[in-house]
Amino acid sequence: MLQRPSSLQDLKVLFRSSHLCHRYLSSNTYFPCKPIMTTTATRSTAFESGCLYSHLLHSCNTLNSLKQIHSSLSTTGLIKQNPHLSAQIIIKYSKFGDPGSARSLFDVIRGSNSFLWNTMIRAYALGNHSIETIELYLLMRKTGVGPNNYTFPFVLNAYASRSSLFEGKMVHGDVIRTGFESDMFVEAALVDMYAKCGDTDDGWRVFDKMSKRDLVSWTAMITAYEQSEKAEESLVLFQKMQQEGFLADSVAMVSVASAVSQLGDVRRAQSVHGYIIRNGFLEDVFVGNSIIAMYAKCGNVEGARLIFDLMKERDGISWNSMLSGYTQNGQASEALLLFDQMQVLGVKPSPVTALIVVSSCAYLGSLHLGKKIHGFIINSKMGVDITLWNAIIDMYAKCGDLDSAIQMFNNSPQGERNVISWNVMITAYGVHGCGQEALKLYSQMQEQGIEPNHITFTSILSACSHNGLVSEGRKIFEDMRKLSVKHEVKHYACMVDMLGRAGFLDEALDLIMEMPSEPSDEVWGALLLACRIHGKTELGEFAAKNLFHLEPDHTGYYVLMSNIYAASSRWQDVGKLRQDMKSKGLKKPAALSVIEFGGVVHGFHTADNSHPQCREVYRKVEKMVVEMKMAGYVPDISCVLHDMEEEDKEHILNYHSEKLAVVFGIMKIEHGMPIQVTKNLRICNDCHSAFKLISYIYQRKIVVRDANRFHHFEGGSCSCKDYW
DNA sequence: ATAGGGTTAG
Repeated sequence: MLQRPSSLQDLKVLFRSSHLCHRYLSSNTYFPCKPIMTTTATRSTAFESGCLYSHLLHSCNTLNSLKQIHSSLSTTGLIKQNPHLSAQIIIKYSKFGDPGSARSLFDVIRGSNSFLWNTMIRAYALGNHSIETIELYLLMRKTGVGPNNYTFPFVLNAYASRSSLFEGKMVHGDVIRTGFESDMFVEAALVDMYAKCGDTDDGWRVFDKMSKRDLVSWTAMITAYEQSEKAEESLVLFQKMQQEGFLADSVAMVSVASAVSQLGDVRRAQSVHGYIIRNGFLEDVFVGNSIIAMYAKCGNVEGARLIFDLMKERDGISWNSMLSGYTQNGQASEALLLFDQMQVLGVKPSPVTALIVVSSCAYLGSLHLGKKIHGFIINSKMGVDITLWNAIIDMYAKCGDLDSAIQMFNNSPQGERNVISWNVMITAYGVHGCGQEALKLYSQMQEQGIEPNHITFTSILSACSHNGLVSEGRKIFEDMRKLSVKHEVKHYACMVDMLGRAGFLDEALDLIMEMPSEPSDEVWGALLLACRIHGKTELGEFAAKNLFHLEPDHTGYYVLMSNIYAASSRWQDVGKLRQDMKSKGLKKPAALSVIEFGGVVHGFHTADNSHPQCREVYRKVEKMVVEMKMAGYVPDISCVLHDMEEEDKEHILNYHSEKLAVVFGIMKIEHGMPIQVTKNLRICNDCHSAFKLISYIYQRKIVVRDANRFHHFEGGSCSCKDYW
């Protein structure tokens, strides 16, 4: 039996130990329920008892014990007397994820005291239950309980999170009517609400009127501009804030770093980095993460990696930011290396991580790695949502494994398949030469009630384009009007590409002239490509003129035009274009073909001497050419767009990067396995006919992913049906 | 007694 403490002081000392609290309560000797309320010493005992419960609540750490304390308190009647205790319970319930119990208690004790209402609203806000927060606020108003400066920030937050501008403005009205419009907390919440609802102008009006601002209100406005992609304004405001004598904190720096990311300005990135170092904010994980993203978006991945390596503490976002930084900068293989390191260190990848890594594999076109990562995803039992699922379909398609893509598409989780899934699959069929299947999918999705969106139309139109389905494409372009999907520039580009490839150059040109907006470089580029295919020098010059005006530094267009000149032996014009490029410092991208073997990526340039086994490969090429010639192969020297002797032309054809890679594959990869090559440019005509023959003579499946599409060579023909 | 501003992927 415990001694009854003789004074309040003793009681408090005793209560410091939660362990004793429990015993004290359960002994039930000195605080029997009823006597408390009836003794003459009621007030002081009630107070003592309140202290006891308060301490108990403080140290309570399970939902069950909380419920016990709650019911014990209910019988004492204390719960109605002491709003402080009730508030503690309400908040605890919410922290344990049981806002329902909090609400039941609240409904029993609520009166006209704003404090309890605020507490309940806070409890909802704690668990991000914005609907309930809003409902309670409306009830509060209906009941006639006055909201105050503590109420509004919660309510505004709730509307902000739902982007409900109209309702948010109503609350703004309530703020003015109740006279809290000059409260700094309320004002900051208003700025933030307007920002999150996309109305920076009204946010600015509130901010501008503030008589006193602190760091939080400045940050709210800086973030508002940053989030609505007004990075310049955001940075100007940051400057002003400093002039007013405020030193930024880590929260402010995150927004500033994001603003710089949007601008992609390396010099400003460095100055932000400097500011952060000087003020020691790098300790903050949030700051580190946003600096990684900032450097990555400014094209300085090395800088990003430096920060990543220096960080004392990393969370999932740090890894994801670094991984996606590599991917954004075309360094997908670095991303995959980092992903390996992540596993070595035992860091658990999230579904977002998986999404980034899967898209890296798609970018690289590495089926080997893609399969490995898919296996990893399955084994890790992480939640695979439809976004990740779609990314995996896309990865298989881009890695040349159309069958796996189809299988994934057909098995997509029940009821979750969305418009993106269909778009991905339609694109996949399109680039793999299955135009009819793409069309079938396009009508199937509509039968199933999925509305095609603007991306669906780029997918299906480019599928028509790749497969020469002109009349179908024209019809679909018309369909868009019926389905009230706007014709965007990219759709025109697809149409011009489709018509142009098929030889309807006049119709393509007419379409360009009819465009409601200015034709983009993609549109003219599609026309230029068509001119290259069909040898239309003059029209090509016209397209090129527009292109050189729109994109003076785009190497690809110079190369295309110079190829057109070369095809008609206008070597002088070729020379002139080369001169132009040289004076602009533009270089023709070197052809590169890669093939995976033994877990290593082998790359070949044209007439490459750098590969350790190049001599062997060259010997094999020459031997194969002899065999192919016996089977009727005639080298297509029109593919050599240099002014040289015919014999040299034939010679150089043998050393095209894709031939070297494919022959390397034939030498190394066991018979029966497909040979998969990825080339950074379009496959050349001669290589294309050579591969058809090789697939027949040597009975090998060859898959080439070029800059535009896939070519599956098998039994003497290609999936593109020679239309590409 | 209770409150306002933050990073990645798409």
